[in-house]
Amino acid sequence: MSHTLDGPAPGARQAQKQKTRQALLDAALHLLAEQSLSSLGLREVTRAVGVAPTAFYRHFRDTADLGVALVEEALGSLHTTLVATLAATGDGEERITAAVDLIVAYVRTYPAHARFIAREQHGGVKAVREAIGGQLALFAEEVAAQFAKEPEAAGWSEADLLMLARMYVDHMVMTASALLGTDDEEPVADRARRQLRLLTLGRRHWLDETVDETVDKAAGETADKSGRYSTEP
Amino acid sequence: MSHTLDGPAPGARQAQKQKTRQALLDAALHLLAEQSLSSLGLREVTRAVGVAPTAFYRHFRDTADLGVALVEEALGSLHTTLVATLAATGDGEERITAAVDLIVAYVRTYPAHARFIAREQHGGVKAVREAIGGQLALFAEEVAAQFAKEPEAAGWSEADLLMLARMYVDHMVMTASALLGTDDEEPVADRARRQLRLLTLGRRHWLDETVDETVDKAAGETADKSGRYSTEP
DNA sequence: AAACTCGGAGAACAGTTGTTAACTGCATGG
DNA sequence: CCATGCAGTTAACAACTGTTCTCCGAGTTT
Repeated sequence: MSHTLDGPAPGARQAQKQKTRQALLDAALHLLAEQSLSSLGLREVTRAVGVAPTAFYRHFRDTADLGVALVEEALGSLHTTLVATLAATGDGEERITAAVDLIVAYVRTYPAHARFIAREQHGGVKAVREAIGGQLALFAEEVAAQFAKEPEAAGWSEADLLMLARMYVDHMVMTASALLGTDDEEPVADRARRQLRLLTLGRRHWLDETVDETVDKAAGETADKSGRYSTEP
Repeated sequence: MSHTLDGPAPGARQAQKQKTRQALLDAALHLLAEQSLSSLGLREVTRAVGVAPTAFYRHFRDTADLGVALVEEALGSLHTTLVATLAATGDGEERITAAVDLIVAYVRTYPAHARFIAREQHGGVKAVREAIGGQLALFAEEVAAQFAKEPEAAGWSEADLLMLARMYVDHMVMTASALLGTDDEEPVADRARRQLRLLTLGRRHWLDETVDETVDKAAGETADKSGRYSTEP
């Protein structure tokens, strides 16, 4: 902050530009609460901000371009948070509550961002769909990489770890979407935790056949061709 | 066409009406391949069919109303098919392949319907969102009811069965969406089957603590407060 | 201090949108 | 056989859209 302001700090112009750019993003996000990106008009956004329609072009080519920028804004900062949460917890109940708490906090803090991601993940704008898909794939890789470091991952193929990680990531998105659709978030969070427990149980018994311990009692009458669950050729 | 139709069957005009109605639904579905429902214009649909814009009002109030009709068309006939598939298979590998095959066949036969459901499940039109949510909740109830009949469901609470069923239903939608995004469906189907195997494993060990058999070896060093997984108060 | 950059404003364009109104023709039920 | 119902048409409306071109004025550079 210094002497308040003795010079027109180099970049005062650029600061104003990013200020209106951010205003455009905010306004768009707000408007997207009740419609999809493919119906979001350029003029609609500029009108909400209070600038001329043509000013839009100084920042984005079209609304699809703005959508891609929103994807980065919504998910970009989440990578470190998610990895840190996983790294700080082991495979157990502690991790389950931490993961669900993370999603609940995110949805509460940035509901518009969460809604945007859930909505446009399968939305009508290809570029945005691919941007979100890329981010989620990245999340899955990071989660899988974290899983690989843990002792429970012994014997797991890389593909199976990635498959498991994708289930966790997809489950997070579904939980976020479910949270947005209700005002009483407790039952939704509870269900999410139980679902994660189911996934954890599945993970723990994924390699059971190789341990040659019990298991055969679980097969019971439905004993069928459930061989090994590996993926490698 | 030939004799076989000597009388103007009572309802000849009504037949024509439902014919154009179906044409509107088909045209809309085709247009929705590359946009969301909230951006689908009334005139756009009538133009594709070749009727006057005002003819639209004879069948639907607005495009949102048309969307609700599309939900019924897309999912209505699937209930019996799904329940029959589950009833014909036991809890095992056989059911997993049958379920995945069902989704693959559906996506291959009605790709536009599948895309519509995946897209508008979280889309910008509230009425359609709720219609899809209702249908999926119904699916989950039906799946849970089928599960309840099976011996593997012994000891399960109703809420836990519903939770499990929801995971299966959500997984089906996710798989359908993944299939639509690729031209090589084999790896996607394979991943879906492995994910279902994980869920099946989780299901089989959900009540393990009460069986007091092994388990403690799985807990190992990360032995934490993973008590019982019940839901009832 | 002059020259330049560039975010934004303004006006105008050709198209499009949803919705209303009055109309036509035909299958229908009396 | 005639009158009614109703799917679909035609015409017109005010409002809105994305995009182009021209211009302004303040920040930046030389």
